[in-house]
Amino acid sequence: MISKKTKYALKALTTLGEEYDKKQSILISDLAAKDRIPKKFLELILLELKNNGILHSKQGKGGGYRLAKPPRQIKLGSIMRILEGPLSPVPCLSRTAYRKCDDCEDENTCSIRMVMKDLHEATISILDGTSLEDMIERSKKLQTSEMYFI
Amino acid sequence: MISKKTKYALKALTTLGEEYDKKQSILISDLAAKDRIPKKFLELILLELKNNGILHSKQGKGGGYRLAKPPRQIKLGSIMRILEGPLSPVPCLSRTAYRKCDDCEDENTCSIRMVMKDLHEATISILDGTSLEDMIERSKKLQTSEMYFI
DNA sequence: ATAATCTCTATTAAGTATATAGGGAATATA
DNA sequence: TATATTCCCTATATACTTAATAGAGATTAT
Repeated sequence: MISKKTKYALKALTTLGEEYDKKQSILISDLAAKDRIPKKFLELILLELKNNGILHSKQGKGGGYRLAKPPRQIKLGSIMRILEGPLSPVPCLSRTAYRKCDDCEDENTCSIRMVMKDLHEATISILDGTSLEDMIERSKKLQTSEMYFI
Repeated sequence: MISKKTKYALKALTTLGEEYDKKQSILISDLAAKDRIPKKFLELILLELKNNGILHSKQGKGGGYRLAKPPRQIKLGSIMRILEGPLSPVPCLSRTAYRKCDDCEDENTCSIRMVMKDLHEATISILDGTSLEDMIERSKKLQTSEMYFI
């Protein structure tokens, strides 16, 4: 299960992505209000995303947050790595944060590792293959089709 | 990342799977010693797997644990659902433990849900598509090829 | 009757998740 | 340059989860 933190982040980033073309900053308070996220908690999340190159911010009057790059270039994989740690189910498979499993004798014949490798690769291909824009587009399409449906 | 609990379980189940054809029970102590798992902790894990139909046990002298069915019929998905909870990244996608997300307005247009659905389906297809036997076989093959290689 | 073995509940310690609090630093603008 | 606005940063609190240990109870073979 993904954490609330990640879910909050994805919601806020979606909102920021929808407004990206307007080239304006958005206030933490506004994001928190719109997406019903505890404001102080969201502050921490956005700060972390900023420190990892996903967001830009400006302080002072007229300040706020905006995406550091177009939504097309922000992959869900990078967001989740920042907020949830490595996507890998076992440390010995992670490329961004490799660690030997303390109990493992031989990585090359570890059967757990082999299955987890399949899972890991599937996960990576989906999460690094989907951008914020993809996510926003898919949702818009469904909203439109639901309009006609009702 | 998978928990130690799950990793311990997979190791013990692998050992039990390798011995399945001998139709003998194996002692918790032996499993713990062979796979270097804290014995008391392993007790709890095996008990849980037993209570969920994965293992059979017998008490008293000559007792121990064995698989409740052939390794071919035990899927990694069922093991992980027991030990880690639902495979679904969000509760609103789980078929075995569905729950509405507390913050969600409309499941049908939730963009987070849509991406997570892809991830969920990939996960299910790998974990429910791989049996204990598959895992054991793959590892054996690699061990053999490594013998020639060295 | 006894020893062997699993069963079950409780407890503990450390770590993680989900917040909240409050002062500090930067910026626009009057 | 004073002020209001807004993000920045560190600390703290609480609840929950993970990993492990403890010990008495129940079952079984001999």
